[in-house]
Amino acid sequence: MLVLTLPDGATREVAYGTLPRDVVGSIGPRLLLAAIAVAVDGEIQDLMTPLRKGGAFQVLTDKDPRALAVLRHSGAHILATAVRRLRPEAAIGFGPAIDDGFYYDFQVAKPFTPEDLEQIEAEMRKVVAEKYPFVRAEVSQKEAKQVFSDDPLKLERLEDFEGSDEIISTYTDGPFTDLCRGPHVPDTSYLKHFKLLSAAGAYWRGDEKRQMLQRIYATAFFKKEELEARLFQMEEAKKRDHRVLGKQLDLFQFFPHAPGAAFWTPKGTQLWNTLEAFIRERQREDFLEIKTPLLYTKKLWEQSGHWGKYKDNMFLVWDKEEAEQGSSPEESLSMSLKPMNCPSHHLYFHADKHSYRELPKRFVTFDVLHRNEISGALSGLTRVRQFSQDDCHVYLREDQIAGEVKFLMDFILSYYDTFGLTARLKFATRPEQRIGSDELWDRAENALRAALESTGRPYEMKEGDGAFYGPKIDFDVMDSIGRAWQLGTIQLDYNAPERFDLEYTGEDNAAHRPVVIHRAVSGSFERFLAILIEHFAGAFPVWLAPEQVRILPISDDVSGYAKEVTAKFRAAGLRAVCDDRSDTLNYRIRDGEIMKVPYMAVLGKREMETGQVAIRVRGAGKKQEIVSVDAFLARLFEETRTRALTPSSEGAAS
RNA sequence: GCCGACGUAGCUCAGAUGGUAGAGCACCCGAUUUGUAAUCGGGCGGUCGCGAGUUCGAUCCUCGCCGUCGGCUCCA
Repeated sequence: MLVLTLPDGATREVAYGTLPRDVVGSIGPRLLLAAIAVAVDGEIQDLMTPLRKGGAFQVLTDKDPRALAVLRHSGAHILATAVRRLRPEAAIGFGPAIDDGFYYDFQVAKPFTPEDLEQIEAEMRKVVAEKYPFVRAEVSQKEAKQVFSDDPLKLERLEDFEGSDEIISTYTDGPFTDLCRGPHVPDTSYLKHFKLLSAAGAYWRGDEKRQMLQRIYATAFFKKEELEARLFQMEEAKKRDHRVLGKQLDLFQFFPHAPGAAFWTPKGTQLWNTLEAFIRERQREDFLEIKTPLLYTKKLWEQSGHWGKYKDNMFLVWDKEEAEQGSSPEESLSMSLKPMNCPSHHLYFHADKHSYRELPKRFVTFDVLHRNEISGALSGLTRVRQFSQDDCHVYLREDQIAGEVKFLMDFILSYYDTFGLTARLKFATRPEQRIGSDELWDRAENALRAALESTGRPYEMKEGDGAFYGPKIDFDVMDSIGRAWQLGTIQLDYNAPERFDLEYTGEDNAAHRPVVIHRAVSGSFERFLAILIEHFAGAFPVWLAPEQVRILPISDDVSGYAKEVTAKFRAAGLRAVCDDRSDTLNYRIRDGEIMKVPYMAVLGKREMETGQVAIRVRGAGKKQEIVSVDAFLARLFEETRTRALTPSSEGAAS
């Protein structure tokens, strides 16, 4: 007998193997109608899987977020059911629920077209209407092989069970049977609000050496409004897309002549420079900025380990002299554009004798870096081949690690704070591909973790996700589309000091190895700007806005005055533009709103006489403020100086 | 890199079973001098991504290339 404890504290004894639906039904028939699945000691199972252990028994209805994953997983089966009806020859891969929906992978002769998706979606609605129960069966390995004898992908999956005592189960909804551990909703009619979203290729088992399957992505919800909200949100996200806004606001462009490398327009360059000036200012006190070469001989990369581990991602450069000395074409590619700044910094640190008193020593560099990303990975400003980092390397004594990590964390978090961004911390440990001994890794991981814990901030673990030279703390920031971007990073490195023979002279007058910390705040300027564009929906706070104020004379009579006012703002260091085009005021205001200029100042005869301006705040409509020119100037100046998050980007998103 | 979709004027997009293309906006000119999200009229503007093939004829069909976009385990 199994003992189940209900949420109200009551207990029930049921026989081993009882179906949850019988238990739920005995609690109440209405509850059975609302039940999607149950949780036993927090473990989700469906209503048709026999109970094998007792514990806290909870019924999940559509209000429970855990039930949504069950619905979506069933959605994947319904998708496969429909595809199998339309294309009986399709072999079926995996079809899990994912964070915001579900997908299913198929092996088909012809990839799916958008029209196919419509047809499949219509077929799914039929399957839903036919209301097939999900029937669970538990089978032996041999029986399973029988059932899936014509499906090579499932047979391969079955091999994983060889020698395992895991229960093999199948689920059948009408004509379709899938190898599946569940859980599932009771029948296909539960899938009411769903939409197929896209089709794309996906390697079988994520392995690029294996065949490519065709994946269909979809999403589903219990409530119609939730599905509609999701689709609306996807539309809104498109409008905020930095690639769309970058064009609309004239910030940057790409040319086929330089894939993965952006051209920054005058406005975009202004934005970039503002950001760079900001971080320079922040780093003025405690950091030393240096500029280093972009191109190096392979000797440096051999020393750093990049030549062995990272060569595929580097842009190699042909050396004429090497070729003339008879080296092969391959060997003559003996130089490389730098993909990272670290080796340059180490080289420079190594060049001088350092006292323990100088440490920690922090070098920062904003140079251009190149990484040869595969063409399919390129995407807007977020995945590029040429970019710049606010890259810092700290050289310090081992006893300074805790203090330095705290210093850097505070620095990074307060930086994000300026933009109204919040970050989550992740601690990443040694990856499979790495350099350095296990002892060194033990020391590095322990030291970094201790430093992280001493700050008392919450963090998540990312096992095996460290850099090839050391463990790291990553700072993930969420953007408006809900994507988490890894921006900042603090990486501990015991290997580089060895490879570059770095030393400092200790109090004891003997040579010691320093430790290196790699630190980036923005990740890359390109990607950070992309995130800022999406975060603010292009409606930048006044301190960041390429154009801070647009001054609009109502008629030619006052354009002279408007120009004077503009000059005054510019003399104060503000980015002001006078729009005295002969178009109507309405036209010019519309243009300013579309370009998301934070403030417009309208000048007419009244204002000229009183030395005032009529301010229009971005997104606030015709609600205007009449203030003196000097007061307005002081306000803009102050908002810029304090890097205020004003004016709000509310209402400027569309 | 791989799978798929896409590439028409500066931008957003129409278009023809293969007979060399259109709109709006932007831009230029003229009129209008405007009080808070598009004044009116006129004009300029395209080797229909690039290259080859099929054809009397290709922007449309075929092949190759370039680029952009969606994706390429959140494991039955």
